Amino acid sequence: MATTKAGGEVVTEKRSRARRPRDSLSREIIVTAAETIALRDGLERLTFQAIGAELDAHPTSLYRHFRDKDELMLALIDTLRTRSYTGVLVPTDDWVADLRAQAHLIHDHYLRYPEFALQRAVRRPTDALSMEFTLGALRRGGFGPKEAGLYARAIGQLVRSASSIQAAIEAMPAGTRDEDDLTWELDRRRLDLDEHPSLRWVGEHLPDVRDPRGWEAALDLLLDSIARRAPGAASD
Amino acid sequence: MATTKAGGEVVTEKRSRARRPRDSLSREIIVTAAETIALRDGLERLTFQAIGAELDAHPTSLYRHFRDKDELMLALIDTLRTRSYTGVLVPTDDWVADLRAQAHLIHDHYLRYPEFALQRAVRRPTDALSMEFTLGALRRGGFGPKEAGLYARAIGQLVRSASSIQAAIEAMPAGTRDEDDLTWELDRRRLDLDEHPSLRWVGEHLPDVRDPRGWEAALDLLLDSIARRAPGAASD
DNA sequence: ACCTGAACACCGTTCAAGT
DNA sequence: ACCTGAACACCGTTCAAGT
Repeated sequence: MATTKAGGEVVTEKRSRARRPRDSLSREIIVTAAETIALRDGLERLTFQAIGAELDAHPTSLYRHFRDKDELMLALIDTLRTRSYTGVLVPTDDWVADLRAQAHLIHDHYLRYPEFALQRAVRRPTDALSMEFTLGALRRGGFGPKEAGLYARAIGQLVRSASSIQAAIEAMPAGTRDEDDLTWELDRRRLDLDEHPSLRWVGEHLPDVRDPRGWEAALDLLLDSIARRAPGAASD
Repeated sequence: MATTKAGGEVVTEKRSRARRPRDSLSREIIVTAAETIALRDGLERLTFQAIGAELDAHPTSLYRHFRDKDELMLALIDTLRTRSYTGVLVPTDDWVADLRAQAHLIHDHYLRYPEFALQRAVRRPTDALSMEFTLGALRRGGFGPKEAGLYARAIGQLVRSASSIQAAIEAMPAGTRDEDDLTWELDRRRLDLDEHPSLRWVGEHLPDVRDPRGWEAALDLLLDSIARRAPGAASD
């Protein structure tokens, strides 16, 4: 309700039983409405009834365009990904920098839509585009297909999944997140006195799970190893 | 269901209207029942009514022992983790091997309970135990608190999250997984002919997302980098 | 052919009532 | 104090009926 619309479109808010015009629904229109709701109200509010309300349509009318909710979710994920990924990355003459840039792009995408982090989204069409870029960079690094394939998967594992975890924490309801923080703090204070010497030893130098330095360190370490193994790399 | 109470007292078999004895319920008993259901029927079948049926108790009686479902889920996750992690790892004189062993332990745990992979489970009590071990290994590697903290987080990011993704795929309903496989194959065949030269180039050398070699490669690369940076490591 | 309405089989959760 | 029963406010989904 009370949706602020950019543009001239006006939503007359009413309990209207007005029948929707024929053929006024489409996959694209539905996905757009789904995106609006997901970003405005959160993913757990994205229901067929909410989309119906947003479109002034009956919730069950969506079943003519999507087999079930899963199909709609995948369509939405693909839409967002395509928007974030296409045409942004261009190969340079520094293949390591390219890999790093791509990692950050994907990471940023997850953090922009953190609620989608826990959604299944592998083997989707956009995956092919990402993989093509990664493989291209490794190829320019001088690797053969075998190493390139392996390292591309290794990078993918780290980037996509580390981003997922971080985004998932971000997507948690603030209350739950703080509660976890508290639990952690309490436990840590208690454990320090017992037999957790290394936890005390590291003290404040252990970055928070939400601290991006953890993820950046992992990426650096991984890329360092790969760069070192590139054919023609300086042996030190 | 519809027991016809045609006059007088009814002795017909009834679906367990037997009242549960007082104090016969506890958090532990409930968590055990929850584990049974989760492992037998899958996580999506783990509902309060299912637990109630398993225990011959009324679904709402669980609310006396758990504030809500989230609290029950966390209790279950903690139980499984504690069982997998405690007392298994012992430090050796090879700190890199220790880190690798721990990574595999955590990875195995996720793959044993793949359905829990997508559940929030950071900053739980068992995290402190894992972190203590990781930090201990890095400390024996000669790192100071600052590097140890950073690298511990880096490893954690990779291990936990890569395992999550892999387990998540494993936890998908077989139908959905195969459907994704199909989509991927179709796209790949089509894309190969277009402008995805590197995907064609890598051919069959790109491991499947489910192939454990991707994750193992990532782990090796990360540990290599860390070992190389250890104070006193051979410069090549 | 497309959209609607009513209905079904579930959820988690609350709360007054039983014992 | 602990367990139960009924009820509430939701879900996704099916299907016959309207237009």
